Amino acid sequence: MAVKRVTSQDVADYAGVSRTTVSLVLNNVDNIKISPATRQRVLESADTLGYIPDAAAQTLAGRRSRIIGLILTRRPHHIASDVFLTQILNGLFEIVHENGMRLLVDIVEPQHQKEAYLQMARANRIDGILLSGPRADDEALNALEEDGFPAVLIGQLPGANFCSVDVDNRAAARMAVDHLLNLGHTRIACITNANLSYTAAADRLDGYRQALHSRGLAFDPDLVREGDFDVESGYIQMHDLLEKGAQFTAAFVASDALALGAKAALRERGWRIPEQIALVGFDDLPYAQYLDPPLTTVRISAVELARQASAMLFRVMDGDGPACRQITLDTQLIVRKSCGAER
Amino acid sequence: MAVKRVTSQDVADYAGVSRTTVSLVLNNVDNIKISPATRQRVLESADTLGYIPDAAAQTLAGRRSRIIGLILTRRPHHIASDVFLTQILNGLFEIVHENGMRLLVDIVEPQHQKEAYLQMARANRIDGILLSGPRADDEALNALEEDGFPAVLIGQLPGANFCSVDVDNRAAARMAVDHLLNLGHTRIACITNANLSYTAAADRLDGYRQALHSRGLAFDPDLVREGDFDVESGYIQMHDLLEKGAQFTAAFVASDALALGAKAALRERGWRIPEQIALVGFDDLPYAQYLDPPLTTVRISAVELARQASAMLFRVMDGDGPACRQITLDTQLIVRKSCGAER
DNA sequence: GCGTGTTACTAACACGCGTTAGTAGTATAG
DNA sequence: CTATACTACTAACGCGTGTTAGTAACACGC
Repeated sequence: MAVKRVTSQDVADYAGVSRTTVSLVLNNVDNIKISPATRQRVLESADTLGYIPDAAAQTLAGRRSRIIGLILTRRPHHIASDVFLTQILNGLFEIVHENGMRLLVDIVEPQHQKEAYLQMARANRIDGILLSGPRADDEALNALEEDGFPAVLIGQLPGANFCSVDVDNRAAARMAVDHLLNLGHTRIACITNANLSYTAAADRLDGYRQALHSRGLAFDPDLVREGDFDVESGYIQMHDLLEKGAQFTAAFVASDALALGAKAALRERGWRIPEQIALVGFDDLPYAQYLDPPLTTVRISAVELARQASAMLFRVMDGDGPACRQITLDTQLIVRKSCGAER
Repeated sequence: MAVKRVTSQDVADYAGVSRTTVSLVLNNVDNIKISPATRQRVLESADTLGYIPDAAAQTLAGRRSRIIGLILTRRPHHIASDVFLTQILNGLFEIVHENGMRLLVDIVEPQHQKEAYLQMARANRIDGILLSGPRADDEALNALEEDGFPAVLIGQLPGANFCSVDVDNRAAARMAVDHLLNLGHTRIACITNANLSYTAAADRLDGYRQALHSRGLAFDPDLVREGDFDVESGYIQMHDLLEKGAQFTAAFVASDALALGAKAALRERGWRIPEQIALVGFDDLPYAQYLDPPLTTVRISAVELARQASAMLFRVMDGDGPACRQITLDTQLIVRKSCGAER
């Protein structure tokens, strides 16, 4: 059943050297001289014996696990249709693999975050942490900071001086709503992408508000709904807007996923897009351009976001570079048919 | 900076007992008696000192990492819009957390699979492995089996006697195509969900073929295209079908994601769904019902698939239950408007 | 008073590796 | 010919935990 484990001692015996030498050779420790002949012999021995170092032992002795943790702060069912997440994973794997690392993914309910990832950090299970969807009401983050544990936020948390990679959600939302305003719309509904304790959601809503304000338009709470990550919530909230008789000629839905649901609700009631209702989304998910009509949206390169975040994390872990920085990636309004600007 | 680590020795000293006692108390080892007073004292000491066991040391000493690996056999960019994956993750987290485990996610390119997850297994980095998207040309699986390493496939691999959880892709595809045949269609295009070395893709295509055959219809290669996981490939392949002048009145696209892309290609050419072309997808992704028109599709509960797979893996790891079993989950044809059956 | 149990613990080993300090042996300099 | 330096290694410690074998103290029956 369980095959006898091959240890570095076995390799050493087989090659007729000490275990130390085996370790030095296999880890390519420079500044220490090993004769080419010995080196060769060790490598061959390791190969023929099929030696694979024990991860736990390496971690214990070397004080690093070569694993980084990606922590998602959501309710589990919220990720079930989260294409943004898959894009993040895509970008992450690239950089993580380049650095010979592995990825531990975990999700923590907004309630009991403390134990969850703080434990992983303090147990040395991971060398660094990427936190997606930081929330203002998160307490464990402070503990992480006090520990001086390498962490990078995907998203932002004003106040805390964490390393973070993000887009300017506020400005991006303003840009999207400005576009609708420029097209002559004055009554614009808004469905947020999530609960407002998520900073991204709050910022996007604020961008919406600012855009209205800059044109002297009043913020009307009756035109605003709070979404909840998934397609269904987009459908539900748009349905509710229509049900309550809200009057609007355009809608800004702060996530493409929800925009897809909202679109379905509109169509169900017979509204034509963009002729009767103009629609703008957020994220530019891979399927946005294939919707009917193609969705006007704010492009965020989630893949790039992930690349930058992980690259930054590795810099923090190596201890070089400025200890903490905030990176803000560009966004871009992608005009397609759903807003009515393009014919 | 790096806080001084609190070890179990510290707890022992603080409580005035031996390190062994601390270990026995904290791990709730029964069949060994510890006086309530001592137990209490140890627990309090651990609490006040903020003791958190070192994961690597526990793994090394206890010979298990409490981590299971989810391995995806794809090219990284293929997961960028993979909603099926997020559903799997959703289901997985439930069961994995219930069992006090963690999840290491990794993706391996179809080429060099051997090193990738075989290493993780042999390095004892993970206690068990879930393999999504097994391929017929995978060699490392045999090695895993020889090692007797706990593994469960999400999907199937005929020949190998691995534990697996899957749907009957062949029958499900037959059901979908049968539905189109029953509606009177005789020329039905097919776009597979992926390269045919993925068993799921091959099986679904075979189901399509069987359905045609059972009605005495010939299999026409000109009506078939190979997809590649993402929305875009659905668009491209449907575009190609139309470009080449293929004649058909219905299409079976073996993945909702690709169906979304295919739908866009059809609309671009002015084809109306379902009036001129009937469309059936596969997977029943969360957004399928919100498309325009709502997509007729084969429902697979990815969440349930993941639950069953992980539950089975834990059973294998515990060594109880029948060593190896194949579980086949039910599928269901969800009839919506895109096939033209519903008005 | 002796053997047998039971209770409540502990000493000591094992897990497999990284790494530092040190040591023979040989080459080079003065 | 001795002192210094360099090469090519190795012995031994430490990482922090789980676990087995053992021990002192005490109770009990006869």
